[in-house]
Amino acid sequence: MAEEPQKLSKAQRTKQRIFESALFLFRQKGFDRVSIQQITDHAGLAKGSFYTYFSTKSEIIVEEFWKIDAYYRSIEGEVLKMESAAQKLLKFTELQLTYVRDVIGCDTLKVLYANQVLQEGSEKVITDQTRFWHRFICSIIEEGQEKEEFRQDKPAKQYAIYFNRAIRGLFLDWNIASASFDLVSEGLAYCETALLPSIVKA
Amino acid sequence: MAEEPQKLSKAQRTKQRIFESALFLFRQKGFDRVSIQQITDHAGLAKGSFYTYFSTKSEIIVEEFWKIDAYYRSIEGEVLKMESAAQKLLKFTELQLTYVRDVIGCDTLKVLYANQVLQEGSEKVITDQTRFWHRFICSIIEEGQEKEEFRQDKPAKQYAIYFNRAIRGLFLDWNIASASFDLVSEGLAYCETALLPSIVKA
DNA sequence: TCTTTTTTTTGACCGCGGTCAATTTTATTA
DNA sequence: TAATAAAATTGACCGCGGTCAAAAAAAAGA
Repeated sequence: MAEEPQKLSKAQRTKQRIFESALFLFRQKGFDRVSIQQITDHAGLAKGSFYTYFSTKSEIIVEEFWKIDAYYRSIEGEVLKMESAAQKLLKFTELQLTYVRDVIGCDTLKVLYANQVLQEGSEKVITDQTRFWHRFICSIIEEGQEKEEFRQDKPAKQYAIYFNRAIRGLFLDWNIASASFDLVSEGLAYCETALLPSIVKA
Repeated sequence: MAEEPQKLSKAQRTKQRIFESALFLFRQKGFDRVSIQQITDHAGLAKGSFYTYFSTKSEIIVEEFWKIDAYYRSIEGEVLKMESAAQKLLKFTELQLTYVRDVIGCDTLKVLYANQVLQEGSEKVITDQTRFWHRFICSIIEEGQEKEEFRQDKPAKQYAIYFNRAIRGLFLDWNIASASFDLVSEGLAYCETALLPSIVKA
């Protein structure tokens, strides 16, 4: 019982060391300019040990993305303050886009997207429907349907999938353009003009 | 004058040989399982020669994507047969999705998308607004606006960008899901439910 | 406690992508 | 045609990602 967390902790701390060394070096030199050898050197391990904990360099980025739900949880209150469901969706999107632009950044997002497309085994962190932010959007749409503010042609879950998919299109374009347009202002216009009118009742 | 095409042709034919060897081997073994050494071996050249014509393996896939406009030109007539502008957009989308699903395939599309995201220098073949298919969609939307079938809140060009962006979101999801849903039927439902209502006049 | 089993760590090894100075081939000019 | 300039081709070379059998460390069982 008591040794379970202890048993793991030795290995877990090694993993943590690799993880932190990697993030430190990524920030310092950029993802592409950091080799796995450099990560393990910095962590005081042999290169082979990296592969006990991660199957590829980009998995470290993926790992970090699982933690983002914490941010979305922290903004839940601010989003729910808004009047209409449409405004809630817009507010959520604004905060999401701002966070990605200012905290995550384009280079990291590129690595994530490339990983999700290419790595067959990798967990699908950006399309996973069990994540908080997906369920949150789903509940906003549900509420909008109940209030008869939103269309009811399809279940809320379906609209949520479509909405997130279209937002991924935006992130993709931002990646491809190497952040040469402003994610937040462009994204809000896109959302208002091309996404919301399909959900909001005519 | 007469030697211009001749001067290029020697080198051009070498490039062509590399290009065809690559595509042949990709089809035979899959993109990932083909090395540049194997490509140049098959073409009867040294490895270094590959880099005279392509800067990376995935550029061969990009190169092929510039040719797809020919397909879109070939379906122009069939699309324009449709009554309304909305139906034209749907028809175009149906044909596009079918082509990507049946001719291009998911593995190749993955390579293209990863390339477009990661390779800074690479030409942006999937977001280029001068390409025929983009101009085609733009003209359909213009027509819809003129007929007062579509909203006129934004210029047709803007709607075209948004529409294509949302479709890229679909392709991205298809990549991430490794083609585990049907691109055509899922894509048409997405288009009808989540994209068209934002363009069509209320 | 000592022995056995399991987990973690290691670093030599392999083939690959990509570079580049040197060489060969092709084009140009006089 | 011969001399010169430019372009294409070569393959040795480097560091990297990734593998794996062997060694070391930790855990479990007696």
